[in-house]
Amino acid sequence: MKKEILIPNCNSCPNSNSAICKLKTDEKEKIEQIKKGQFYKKGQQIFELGTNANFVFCVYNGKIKLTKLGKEGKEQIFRFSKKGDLLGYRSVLSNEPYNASAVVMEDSIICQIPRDAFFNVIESNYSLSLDLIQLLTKDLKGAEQHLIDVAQKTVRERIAEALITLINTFGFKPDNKTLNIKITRSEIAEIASTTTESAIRTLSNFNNEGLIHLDGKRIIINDLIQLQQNTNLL
Amino acid sequence: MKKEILIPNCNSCPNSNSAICKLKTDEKEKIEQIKKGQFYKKGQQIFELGTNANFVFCVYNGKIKLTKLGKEGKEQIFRFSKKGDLLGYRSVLSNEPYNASAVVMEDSIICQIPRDAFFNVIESNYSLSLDLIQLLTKDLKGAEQHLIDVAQKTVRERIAEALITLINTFGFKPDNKTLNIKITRSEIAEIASTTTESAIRTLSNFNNEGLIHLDGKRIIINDLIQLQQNTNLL
DNA sequence: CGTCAGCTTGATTACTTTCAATTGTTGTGG
DNA sequence: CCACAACAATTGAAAGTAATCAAGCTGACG
Repeated sequence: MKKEILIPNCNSCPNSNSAICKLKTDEKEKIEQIKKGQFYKKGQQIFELGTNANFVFCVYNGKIKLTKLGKEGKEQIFRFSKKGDLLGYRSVLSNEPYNASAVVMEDSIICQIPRDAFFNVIESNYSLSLDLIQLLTKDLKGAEQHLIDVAQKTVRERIAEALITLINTFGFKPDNKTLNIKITRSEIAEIASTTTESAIRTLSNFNNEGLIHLDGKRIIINDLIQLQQNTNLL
Repeated sequence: MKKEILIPNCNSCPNSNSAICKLKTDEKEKIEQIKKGQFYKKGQQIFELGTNANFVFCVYNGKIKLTKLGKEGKEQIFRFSKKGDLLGYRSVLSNEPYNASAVVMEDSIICQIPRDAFFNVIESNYSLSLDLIQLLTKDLKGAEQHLIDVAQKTVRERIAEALITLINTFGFKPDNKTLNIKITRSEIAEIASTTTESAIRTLSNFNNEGLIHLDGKRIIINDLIQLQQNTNLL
């Protein structure tokens, strides 16, 4: 209960990038009245693949991975969410169960918006539905590119690309070179669709070649340019 | 010019599945006034990746593949369109260049709807934008599933899956067992993200095992159940 | 009926996974 | 605070899968 008090009101939310943030004051007020903020600990699940999509989630802060199980229980990470992102809206919009599981990578605070309230706002707001369409097209484009990458690139290229994705999503720590996300080797493997061992070997190569520096779980990017060249962008 | 006369008016179009078809009569009339039908020969390109998205296309009839070039000019087929499908709406909606190339696999008749007219109808029609959102979410779901498939399945599983996709998309000829699409081995390889040789070898295995029967370009499905089991669905 | 594109097969090579064994790290309860 | 348990990272060796390379075949079409 006390945790919820930490969440600012939508109208004074410091995030500005989410589709919700762009709403008019009175529409935000509608959502404000009914939304609930919640604290999630690292490793906690926000929602699970296959369950009913009753809420849209708006990330106040934190880091989230979206995963799906493949064959033999092998996980695949296919997207991340962070501060200001909207989560689960796709399933809510299409009236289907959640299509993935969302798991918190670092402690997060996330607001839940009940599906009805969400629809309510869409119905009266043409520009929100356009915004959502934009989000969807962006995700779709990303997914298709990712598909081609996995299909045609080597493990080395995919690991380089996973690192670039992490940089683009979570950025650096204040030192401007340490990746600002705590992530395991096997999670990196799950982004690049390879095995943990191959991920380790490849990272180790990058390390030996001086492109990155590995210090336990900390990943320091020494040579972003070289790294990008290794992704073999089209 | 004469070709265009072949295209029925939107209000009497026999297709019923497209988002356009579901519009009200007067909205269809608006589109009818401005749309243009065109005939495309096998192999012809409807639009090309990277060019301006000025039209939404509505497939009156025919079969289309959506492709993207990967590294070293290797093509990847990532979706098909057929009778009644909408094409290119995603790029139009998000105001971006086409994100893929669309190529006609068998002679087709396709209507072009100028982008402004399309937006015009969306703006006045909340339910169309919801329909489009549904389409997008469906495509996105498909793309994500495809990603996991490519990432985690063997070539054999992927080829089986490609066949299933072809069946689901284009169905059978009247004999109820011959695949109703003319497709090359290398195109099948491009669906399954593998090489032509591997595709051939795998098809040949299925043939020897009696799951399918290859007769030149004709692909006859003998044992759909077995084939489905070979896809190793999750 | 010749040509060109598509199809097929075999042999070799390269890349990645798998398996196994070991070391390192972290969080927890006594 | 230590010790232990559980999890994470690392490395080497072997096995497997699929890509590549090379060559010959087949069939459709002008």
